[in-house]
Amino acid sequence: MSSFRPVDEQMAYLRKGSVEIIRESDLRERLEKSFQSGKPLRVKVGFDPTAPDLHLGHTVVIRKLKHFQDMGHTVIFLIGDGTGLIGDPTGRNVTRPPLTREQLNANAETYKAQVFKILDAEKTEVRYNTEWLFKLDYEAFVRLAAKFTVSQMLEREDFSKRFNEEKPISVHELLYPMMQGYDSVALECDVELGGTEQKFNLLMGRKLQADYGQQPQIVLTMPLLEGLDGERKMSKSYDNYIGIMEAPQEMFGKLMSISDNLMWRYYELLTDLTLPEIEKMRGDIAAGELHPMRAKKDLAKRIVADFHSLAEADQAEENWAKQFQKDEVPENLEVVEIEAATVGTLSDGIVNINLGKVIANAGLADSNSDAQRKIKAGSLKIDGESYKELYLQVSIPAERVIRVGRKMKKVYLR
RNA sequence: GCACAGGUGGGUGAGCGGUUAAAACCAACAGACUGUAAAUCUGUCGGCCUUAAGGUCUACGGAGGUUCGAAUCCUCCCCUGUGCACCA
Repeated sequence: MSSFRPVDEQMAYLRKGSVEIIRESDLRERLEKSFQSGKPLRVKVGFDPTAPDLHLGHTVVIRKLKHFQDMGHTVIFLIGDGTGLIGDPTGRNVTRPPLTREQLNANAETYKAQVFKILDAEKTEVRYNTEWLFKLDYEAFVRLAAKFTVSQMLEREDFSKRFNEEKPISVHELLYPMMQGYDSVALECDVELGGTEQKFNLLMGRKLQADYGQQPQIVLTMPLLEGLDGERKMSKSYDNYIGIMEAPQEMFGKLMSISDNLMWRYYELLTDLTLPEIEKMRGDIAAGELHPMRAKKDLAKRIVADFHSLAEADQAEENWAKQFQKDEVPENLEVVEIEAATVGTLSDGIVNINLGKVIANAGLADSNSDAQRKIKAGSLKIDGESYKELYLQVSIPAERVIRVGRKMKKVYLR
């Protein structure tokens, strides 16, 4: 008697949102087998701990991993601390700067906390690939490397591109796909998930498993999530991301700033709504029965609630509306204390303050020069009033709500 | 190791003795318009000082040098790419 859901049901659930499954028939076959034997599949996703934070883009794949977990399979969250030493060259046109062990370890720790916002910690196998990579001795390593040819590696577009453009490719970068493939061997994976850009690396796992006498893993790729700009993939280096550790308020604000087109993509990849449900919303908007902003607010709320709580999501929505729709002061506005003497000249309790300095000090602009430019451009509002002068006289202590563009803070002058 | 070609601002990439804080494009930021959308239009886009005319410092791989003056010329060094290497 199997505890698994019927195979057709599993297939439909797992297929949702995926770009490619290699091969779909094999996946079905293995699900059948596991259904009959009661033995769960081993499903892996790997991340290099090359940055301290995960963002929404990463969660697309992690959510899919969650789906497998929901279906009762064994999911493995692999922290690529060994491969992180190399840095995945995928999609890069340059070699990545190497990270120190300390950085990798620190990042790995933060990853665990973050993925368990999505995955069930109890049921997740967390592994580090240094566990087996560091055990490879020289001979094993050389024999492993002997299984690949340079031209096989150059089939990867980013490598061949760099090669053709006469840009550097370090030898250790060629090792990356190989080591990732070896991970699958070490873990005896049935399935490996990854973004579409990972296809080559995922396929290496298949090849290597076959070489080691294992049944090649099924490869399932997920689309790359577009970033806030709606153009390029979400990535820290493009500064178009939403980190999953971000505060509810920030998350909500960023989500509201995406384009309507992108909103549908996010609905598809970042929520559990079914495709028909999403289609219905689109229809309602087209028919004028639903305001696009309402749909976007709901999206933002769902996502914020996933990483925080429903209450915090509601609070975020309310604050957002206050700040941007009603032009009111939101709750819990950050207060910055500034010593009056550092931003102006003082006489008889009246300060002649240089607003540029105030803004820069409060972190609302990058530098004094930047602040002055912004004031000149007319982006400064003091207590809701537009103000274009650089100087302002106030008696201290004073408290004002300063807004520059979309950023807002309360400044306390003493 | 030798020869040749390169190393410019967040990115791509011009400049090749002064008018260059460095074209152009992209990104970014701000303003208008809006639904804080998107698109579009406009402006800004090294730091510091200056109640804003201007001043000053730092910057074109690194260190020196030539020159009144260098991203631009010279020397050395570092880094990248290409070719040469077997068949003597």
